[in-house]
Amino acid sequence: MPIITLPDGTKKSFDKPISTQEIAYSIGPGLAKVALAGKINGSLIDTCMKIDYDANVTIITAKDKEGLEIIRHSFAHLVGHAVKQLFPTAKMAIGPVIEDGFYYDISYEKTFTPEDLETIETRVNELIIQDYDVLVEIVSRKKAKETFLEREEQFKVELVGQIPEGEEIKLYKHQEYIDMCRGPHVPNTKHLRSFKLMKVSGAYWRGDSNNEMLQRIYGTAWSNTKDLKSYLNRLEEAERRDHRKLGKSLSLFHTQEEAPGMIFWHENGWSIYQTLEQYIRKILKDNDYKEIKTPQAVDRSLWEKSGHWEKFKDDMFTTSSENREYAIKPMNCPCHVQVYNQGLKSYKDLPIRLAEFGSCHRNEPSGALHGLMRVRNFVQDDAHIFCTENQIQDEVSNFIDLVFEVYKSFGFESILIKLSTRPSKRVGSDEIWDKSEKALSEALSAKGLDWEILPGEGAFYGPKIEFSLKDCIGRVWQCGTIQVDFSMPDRLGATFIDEENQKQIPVMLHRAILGSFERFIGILIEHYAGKFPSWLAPIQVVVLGITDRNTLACKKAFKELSCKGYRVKLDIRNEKIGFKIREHTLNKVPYMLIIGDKEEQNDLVAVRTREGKDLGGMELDNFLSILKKSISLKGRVLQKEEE
RNA sequence: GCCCUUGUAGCUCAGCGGUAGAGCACUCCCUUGGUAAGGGAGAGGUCCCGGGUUCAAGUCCCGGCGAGGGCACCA
Repeated sequence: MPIITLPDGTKKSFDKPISTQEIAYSIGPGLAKVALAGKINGSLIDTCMKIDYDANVTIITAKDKEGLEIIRHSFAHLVGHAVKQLFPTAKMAIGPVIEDGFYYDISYEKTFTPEDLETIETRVNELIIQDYDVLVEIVSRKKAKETFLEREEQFKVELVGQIPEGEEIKLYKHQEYIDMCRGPHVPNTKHLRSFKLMKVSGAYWRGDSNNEMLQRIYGTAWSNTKDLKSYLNRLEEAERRDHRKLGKSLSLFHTQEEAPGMIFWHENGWSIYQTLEQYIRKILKDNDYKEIKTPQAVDRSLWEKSGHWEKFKDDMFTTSSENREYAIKPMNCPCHVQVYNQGLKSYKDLPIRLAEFGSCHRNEPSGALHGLMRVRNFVQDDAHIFCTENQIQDEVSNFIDLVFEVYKSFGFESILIKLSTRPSKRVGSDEIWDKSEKALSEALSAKGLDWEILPGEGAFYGPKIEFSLKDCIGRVWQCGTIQVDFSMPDRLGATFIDEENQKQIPVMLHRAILGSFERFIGILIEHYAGKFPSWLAPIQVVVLGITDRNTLACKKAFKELSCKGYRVKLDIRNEKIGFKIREHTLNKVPYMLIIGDKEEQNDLVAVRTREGKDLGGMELDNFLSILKKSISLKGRVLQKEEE
């Protein structure tokens, strides 16, 4: 007879097999009402499932993370229920839980319109208020298959066939609708109240572009209305941070039809770009990199040797002249090897670190383009380290430190680290891959960092560590990277002379800290919501006059700041001070210096921040020390200080 | 590349078969005003491009291009 141990250590013994529902009731009727599932010795089961053995049991409710996931999963089934009632010939594929919600992939002869989505949402609402019980049944593989064959759900039939032998198959009944799921699910639709269908889009069956494209209905779901509302608010807030919106309103850059995926940088955006580039240049110099510059278009033969032509021919822009074919460089590495190859290299010269702010073009699929984040022309803070095998570990380790040092300057808190291993399409022997992957994972381990392994996601020439950052709505973008490459130096004939006077092939490490300037600036815009720290702000200070009488004093202050190298603007327009303040606040200029008769008489400036804080009147020198300090902080603590 | 949505003034958007609209920005005039919008007047549009339907097309249909959201891709 089961003895149940609760999370607080209490033991309860029962004289017959017992369900989570009953255990919950024995603790209190209130708990029984909100129980969504049971966690039995660590695994989740439906509240109705009986157990007849001793176990540690936790009652899962909507307050638990698992509870919320169950709610989301059950909502996916509900969408299935509603869709099948409204569109009986629709074929249901898969309906998993994702961050903030769920989706369901469906095949249907007509495309779902936004109006259809509303109809489905209405039907879901009609269904949930019926407070019907969700029933679960464990069935045999045969029964599951028959059920779905009979219902002409070919995707489900295919899924049944893929469930490993011995695994339990559960069917969940939502009235007449039957779905298959690992579960658990909520016992009754009364637990399902706060959701919203968000959008419909296309998605390939099993994620393979050779397969049929299904229609994916996305929904968000929460355990209560308050959470739903705050999620929707968060989305609105995110929209305000969108780098494309801010890029336009702050006049940072634009794009236009004639150059899809390529950026027209405006004065303001270019100022940020330049500040970043100078910063990185300093970092590179301090870390013993040599900056070089290589050609934009290179003869096809080099790309054939490097292996790019074979693998990425269609993704490169090409051009020709006098019967020769050229590719606009998609990467800098083959050119860097050419620079390395000039002159004999000794083991004493290694490591050699060649850096380039290289402009690359890649003909990305049109559907992949996205603002500054995914473009066809971008500039990397690229470098290649030529070293011996023994030097790999140190170089990788030092690079990881460098990335963290740089990212700290921007105040990034969550940096996702991933290790991508050998893909199926690759060059180089398995021994080499073993060695490369080991070098990277050991460097990460030595730092005690958390990372995720992405099997098969490496570059064709070697494995890579990726440092990724998130945009305003949580999409993850790879920025920094370091990749080990044992192949390209060989293909392109790079060598060095070792201690025994033998020719050896160096290892090449491809690495970038920011990744591309375009993407990194996109991330920065969203990270700061356009309120760049003084270090990066295109305009750091505006000098505002109250009336025409103050023009000379304003010009004097402006000139002094400008001569000292600060990015200053002068606003002596015939407008009221409130009007000017509003405008520069909206333009997110960190500091406004206001000069009226009062200030002019005492040789002061009145300082106001874009946060609306009045720092009062002070001598220009005092303001300068505030400004200097603010700039020297880079992006480190500025946000916290200001908010 | 694939699916859906979408493209009107510099910007944000309304109009959805019957003579192109608003707010902000812009130009000019008045106003010299102390910490987030002072007042008035004016100018501004091949309604993305190309076909078609119609007496009549920003408006409906087809094709192209771009953008947005996904999927696939991402050296």
